[in-house]
Amino acid sequence: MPELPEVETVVRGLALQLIGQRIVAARAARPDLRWPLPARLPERLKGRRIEGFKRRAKYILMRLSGGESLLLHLGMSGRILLVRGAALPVAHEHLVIETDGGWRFGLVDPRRFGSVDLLRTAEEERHPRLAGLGPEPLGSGFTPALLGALLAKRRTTVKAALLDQRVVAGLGNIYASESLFRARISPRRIAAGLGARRIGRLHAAIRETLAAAVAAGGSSFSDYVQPDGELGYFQHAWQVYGRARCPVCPGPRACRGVVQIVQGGRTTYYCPRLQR
DNA sequence: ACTGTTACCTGATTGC
DNA sequence: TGCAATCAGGTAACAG
Repeated sequence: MPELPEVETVVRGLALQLIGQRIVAARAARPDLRWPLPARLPERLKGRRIEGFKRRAKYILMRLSGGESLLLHLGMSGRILLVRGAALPVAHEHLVIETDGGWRFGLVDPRRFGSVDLLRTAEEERHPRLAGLGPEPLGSGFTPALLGALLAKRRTTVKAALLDQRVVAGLGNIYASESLFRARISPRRIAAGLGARRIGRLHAAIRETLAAAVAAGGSSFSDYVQPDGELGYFQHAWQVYGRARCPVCPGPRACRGVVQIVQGGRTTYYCPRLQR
């Protein structure tokens, strides 16, 4: 269920604990998740030093010595467990990596919509999963002008456009709803029809929404690792997602509350009174 | 080329 | 209580 902020928090926690350590053991519990794992993955991981981490959209990149990177996607149900030393068996733990620093890294993903690949770090931009991704919404290249240009090409609703990773890399179903609420824009508007004022509000709202969630993730537990070893998950106070009452409108007399609609098979939450 | 739908999986929740 | 239907934070393959 991870979107950009959760993946970012995972990456920060991994970087804090694992950089500089060497992989002393690796195990794959099954040959595939969404796609086949790289051939002989455990053997190819063993002995490598972990040099760094990077996030791109909702992907995690673990930079390894030898010029390769492990590419991970958590899908809908993926989690990273990080525990000290030996650990009890965990259901759906498909990949385990142990380091000489005494950490045990586990990729847990019941639905197996996630993925694992190994790529040449120098060629990472050309990887099929990463080429074609849109701008990082928290990066300096993400400007109102760029967002406007990308949305101008889309005849879908703005909500559907925001879920397209070629438009904004890393937004998912929750943060798309949250960003539109913050921008006071109806999710039913056609993307290409947004004017400059709404584009400007949406751009600011996306950045503010994601930045606040990243900050909440980092501050919600020390060292980013929760007591149960889970990385990167945190309770965040959604404004509209999963809620019935609008947190801003004065009350039932003025506002009938948050409405749920289905767009492209995904549930959207919004306040019809505030979002136009 | 663009858009909307379907499929991939398991587990939690809802409704009868 | 039990069981079936529904839904879940993603995305790629497909059909039109």
